[in-house]
Amino acid sequence: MSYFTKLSSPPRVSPQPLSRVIKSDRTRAAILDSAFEFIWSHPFREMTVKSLMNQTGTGRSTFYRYFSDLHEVMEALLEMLQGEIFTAAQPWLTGVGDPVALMHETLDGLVRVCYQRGPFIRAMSDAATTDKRFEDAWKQFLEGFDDAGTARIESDQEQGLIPDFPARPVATSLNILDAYMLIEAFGQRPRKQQEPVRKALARIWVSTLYGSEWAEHKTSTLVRKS
Amino acid sequence: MSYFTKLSSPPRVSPQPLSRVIKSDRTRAAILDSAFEFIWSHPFREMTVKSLMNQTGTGRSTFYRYFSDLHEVMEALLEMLQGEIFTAAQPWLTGVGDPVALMHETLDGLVRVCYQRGPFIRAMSDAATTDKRFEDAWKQFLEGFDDAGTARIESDQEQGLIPDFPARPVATSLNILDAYMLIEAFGQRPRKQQEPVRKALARIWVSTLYGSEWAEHKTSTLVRKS
DNA sequence: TTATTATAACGACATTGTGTCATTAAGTCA
DNA sequence: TGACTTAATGACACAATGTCGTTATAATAA
Repeated sequence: MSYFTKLSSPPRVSPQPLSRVIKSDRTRAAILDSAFEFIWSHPFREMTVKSLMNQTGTGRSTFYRYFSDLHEVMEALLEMLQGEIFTAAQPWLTGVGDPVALMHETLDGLVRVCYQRGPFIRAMSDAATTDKRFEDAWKQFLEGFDDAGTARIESDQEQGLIPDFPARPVATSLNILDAYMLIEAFGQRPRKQQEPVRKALARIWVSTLYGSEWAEHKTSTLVRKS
Repeated sequence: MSYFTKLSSPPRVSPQPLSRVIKSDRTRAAILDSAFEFIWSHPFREMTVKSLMNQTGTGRSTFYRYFSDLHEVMEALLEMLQGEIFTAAQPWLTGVGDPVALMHETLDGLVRVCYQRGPFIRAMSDAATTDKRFEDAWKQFLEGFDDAGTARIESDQEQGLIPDFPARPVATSLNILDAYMLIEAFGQRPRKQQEPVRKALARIWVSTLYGSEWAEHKTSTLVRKS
């Protein structure tokens, strides 16, 4: 409803046209709001320009003044989501201390965010199959996690916390596991329960990286220096 | 080219209309061939009824005598794929003997089939996002593996080979891992190398189910009775 | 407040794809 | 070959996209 409308006029640092361009910002925000709302209760495949503009009061063709197509709207929404998810994943990706505990912290965060934004993330993943440009954007989003995960694994390998194996394919696999399991579980109402999902993911990540002896625990005696 | 044309006239056991319905079978097969070929070199999103019928010689509207829409074609193709993949997965799902060895056998088979059919499987997964009916068919296909995997895990748990945890969410997770990792790696040319993918998947499956101490080996001393 | 001007919104149009239907053509079998 | 069943066709209605020239409405300066 108001998610984007609230932020409709970003702080303008520019010199002259101080509040000259305000109306357009509000319309743009209205379109994003409309898409946000639409996605909450419909699959992405049912989204049309008409369906979005019906909710904004303005005519359909006005849409094209702000976005070149529906996927460009999704791209704008993805940017919003990106920060939220990446933040949730931080503990294990960059944190210091017991890596098993960090792992649980990260998965807790991811499950929480994805539960809350489920249908939204689902829509992103769906939209990625129908447009080359957005497919690339989505892929790049996922690759960000591959890079960060690979770095963390390699760093832990240097410290002897994780056995020596090629880090990237495992990091990629585990990220794909997260992404699509979370989309599957929370992407459509009724959403599944959080607890079994969290536990399954934790078991797989911990067993694979730190050893199955820690799979039942939320902490370990492994410690990360530096 | 000839994948379906060859099989165009299935052995008819029926009494009277022996070769009465032949022409229609050939056209249907031509459409399936056309779709099969199309998918090999184009993303699913570019497939149109026109693009398929151009390759068959017959006019566009004839398509609707055989299929109600593009997704129904995909459904027919999915059935073909289904057997191939399920067969490849059999060793671990139903086999007897060292489960780690069986696991490797199954993953080898899956990687081989998915490498060969990559763009094809990718198209299935893409098509599942754009049509409710086909989405259900695809989901049911995946659920088949969830059921079989869950059964195998529970059975191994009873024998003490796998620790006691809720089997289904882990089975689901690991299947999602396979499906989307294989699609990601082999779904578009140039396809990635098979070896790193195979190894990453094996590491994750084995560590999670049978313990990370077996992750480096192709066999174990665990044995399955019965 | 009003005039000026930038720009947002509109509606009609061309285009592409879908799915239907009455009609025509072709194939199958006696 | 002729009868007649069934496949193929092309025109049509519909839905959605994206463009463009025109109109209406903001914001600003007098």
